[in-house]
Parts: sequence; C-alpha cells; structure tokens
Amino acid sequence: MNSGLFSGAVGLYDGFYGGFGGGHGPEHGFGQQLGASTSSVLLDGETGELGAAAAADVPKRKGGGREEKAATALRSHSEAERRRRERINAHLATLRSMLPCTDKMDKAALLAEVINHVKKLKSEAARVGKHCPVPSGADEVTVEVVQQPQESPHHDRTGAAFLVKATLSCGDGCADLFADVRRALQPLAPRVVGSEVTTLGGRVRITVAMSREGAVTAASVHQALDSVLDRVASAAAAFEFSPRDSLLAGNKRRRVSTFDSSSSSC
DNA sequence: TAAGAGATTTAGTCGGGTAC
DNA sequence: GTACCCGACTAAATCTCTTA
Repeated sequence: MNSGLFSGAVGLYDGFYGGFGGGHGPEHGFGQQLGASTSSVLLDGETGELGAAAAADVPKRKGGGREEKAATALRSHSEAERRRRERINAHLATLRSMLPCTDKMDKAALLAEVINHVKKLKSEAARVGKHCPVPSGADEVTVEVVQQPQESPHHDRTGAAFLVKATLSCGDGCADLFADVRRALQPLAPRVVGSEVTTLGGRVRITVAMSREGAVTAASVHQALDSVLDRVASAAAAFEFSPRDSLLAGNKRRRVSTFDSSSSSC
C-alpha cells in the first residue's frame, strides 16, 4: 500500500532520472542496470549478507575483484548504518525510560517531551536555588558585612557588632577544600560564629560567618578565599588536561551542526 | 461497523560529504 | 583510506478518517 504522496514523489523521480522508479527490486532497479553496483542486488534484505541467488548472478569476469570489493564496502556500510540507527534508538529508549507516559509516543513526540521536561527542571532548579543556599554555578567568592543581631548568642560573647559573612562556591572535586579554607583564614585569627557547607550536583558552597574584629575585614577575608579559589581552579585545569583525557578527546570527532553552534551561544 | 483510502511512522538503503 | 554523519528515497506497517 502506497500513499498518494509517495506515488507523486515516485512520479517526479521517474521523470527526473528517466526510469529510475517503477520498483526497488533487482528486476527494475538502477542496480541491475549497472551490474552489481548496489546492495539491492547483492544483499539479502533481512540479514545484510550476500544472498546465494544474488551472489550467483554476479558476473565472474575481469574486474570481478573490484566488484567484490565494492560489495564488501556496501555491506559494511549498511551494517554501519544499522549500528548507527541502533545507537540512536537505544538512546531514545533510555530517554523514554526516564520519563513517564512516553510508551505510546513516537520519536518526535518523545524528543519534544524531553525538551519540555528539561526546561521544566531548569526553571525548577532556578526557583529552588533562589530560596535555598545551594552552590552557584560559577566559581566565586562573595563577602558581605552584616550587622549582628542583638539577640544573637554570639553578640555578647564576641562583643563585635558586625559579622563578616564569606561564601565560597566551586566544584567539589577538591577533597580537602574545607581544610584549605581553614588554612587560608588562619592568619586572620578569625572568631568564627557559624559555618555551613552545602553540596549539590558536584558543586560545593562553604559559608563562614566571623566577627569583624582584628585582622578580619571584608577585604582580607576576600583575599584569603580568592587564594583558595585560585588553587581549586589550577587543580581543576590540571585534571582537565591530563594526558588520558586529551587522548580520549582526540579520539572523538567533532561535528558542529547549525543547531549545535546556535545553541552553544546560549 | 467494516472496508478502503490517505496520512504517518519506521527501518533499510544509497550516495555524497567530511574529519581524521 | 576509513569511519561516520546526513539527506533523500522506498517499502512496509500502522494509524486515522470517511463512507456505504
């Protein structure tokens, strides 16, 4: 059963190539006219292997080796395409399994659903991030001076009216990050009244609140934590450009489509 | 409601282009 | 030269709509 659309397309094709259409089989196909130049002649439709009958039809004459070579290339090409399709379908199946109620969806609808889901997750993450002390996406140090509440239990003990509240956000790849922060602040001899560590999605956020007294100023604390951030950044860079990673990166070919290039700027 | 026609989806094939 | 990607195409299967 063929559609009118396809029939029309075939008709167009016929006119353009002067009789290419009229059947995809070996009897009428382009391949037959050119000898054994297409796999529609040589390949068994189901297995992709050389069918016995078709193989018998291959003329054994001068240049037969070349034809055999071409047939082998076509076969491996078909198999490569099959593997490629399998890979695409496997990833689509993975996506399907990650979302509910996608069993009946076709591929296009599934992709649309995945896009919607990712958008939803991103907006939700942004919303949650506004109200919770989750690590920011950027490696950064923020320092602020806040007035210590009178009713604070630390107010009387420290006698300081202001707190220096410092926050460091970065990747959590560095195992002794907290020790680094302690070491960096140690020369300032801070009187720490509170600290908090939050990790999320490979990011860490360390918040330390100290009395603003002695050497503890917004500037000195900022400088100390900046040095920690520098160490983290150089450690991350060293990891990123390790020989193993660059080797792996080199094995993968990059192809930038129109869609990729436009979306990468977002 | 069943049958038929048209529309849509999917898999397979082919040839050309490209990066390595 | 090779492996991979991609667009164009066909055939088959399946879905949807219309009509008797």
